Amino acid sequence: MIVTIDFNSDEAFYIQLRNQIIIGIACAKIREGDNLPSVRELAEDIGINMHTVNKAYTILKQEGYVKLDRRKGAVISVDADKLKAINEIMEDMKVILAKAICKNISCEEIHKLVSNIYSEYSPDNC
Amino acid sequence: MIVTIDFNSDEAFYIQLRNQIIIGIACAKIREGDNLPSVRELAEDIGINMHTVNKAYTILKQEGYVKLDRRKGAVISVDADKLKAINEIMEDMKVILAKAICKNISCEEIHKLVSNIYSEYSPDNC
DNA sequence: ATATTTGTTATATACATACTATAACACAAT
DNA sequence: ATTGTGTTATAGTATGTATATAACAAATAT
Repeated sequence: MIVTIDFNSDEAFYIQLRNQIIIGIACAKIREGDNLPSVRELAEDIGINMHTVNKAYTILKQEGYVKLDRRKGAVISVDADKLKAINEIMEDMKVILAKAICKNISCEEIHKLVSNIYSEYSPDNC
Repeated sequence: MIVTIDFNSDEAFYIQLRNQIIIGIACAKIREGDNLPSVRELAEDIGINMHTVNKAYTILKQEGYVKLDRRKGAVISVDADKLKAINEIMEDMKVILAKAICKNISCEEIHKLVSNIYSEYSPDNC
């Protein structure tokens, strides 16, 4: 599991971290029970401040992807509150799909796109 | 076409505006050639500053949803650069679908969700 | 026992972004 | 001439992001 920061991106560091870790879990590069590097270690590795990593971990905890343990550090533990997740995803999707409709992208095209991304995330492919 | 601001949201006002206008176009509540209220008028209506509305309009122009005309104001004009739009949507989708996979939401469930939102945006339903 | 490593909390600083407030400008319509 | 467009400029405040140091409590390792 390699995490990198794009220092030129307009996306906040802690958001970049959060996203990459979520993608890592989706790809099964990191699995239930695995632990992430400590905030200090990861911060050192990628060259950013400890508090920025801590912010990412805290958000991942709030969103139900990890549990923070004083002994082991941050441990992957996905709470599968599916209903809550679906509602959140629906909200995110609304704006994206409105954009798609404006740009004349059909529902079928989105279906294909979704399927492609799903298979990209298959453990075989990453 | 009614635009409202959630003053308690953590989303920036100009992003809220942008999103609502994109959704308005998707729903055909506002159509190609229609013009949005002037920055001053809309700002007055919803109780925010002129420059914030201007920022939303400028972004909508950059993203290819409106053209700004000194005479008519902001006129809906969607440039359908489909390829560019698809690439952008793919990027947005990657994180959302990673999230979905983590939360055990299947590809089929996402397909249904997408179809539902598409039909919600049908002019009949809004 | 002591030292080390965890997450956690506190304070302070620097910088960028978001929002507001006034003001003025160029251009077109009335 | 006056009014209404978008546009630009400047300034101020508030919030968010990222950094730097420092310290704490709890668990582990030596």
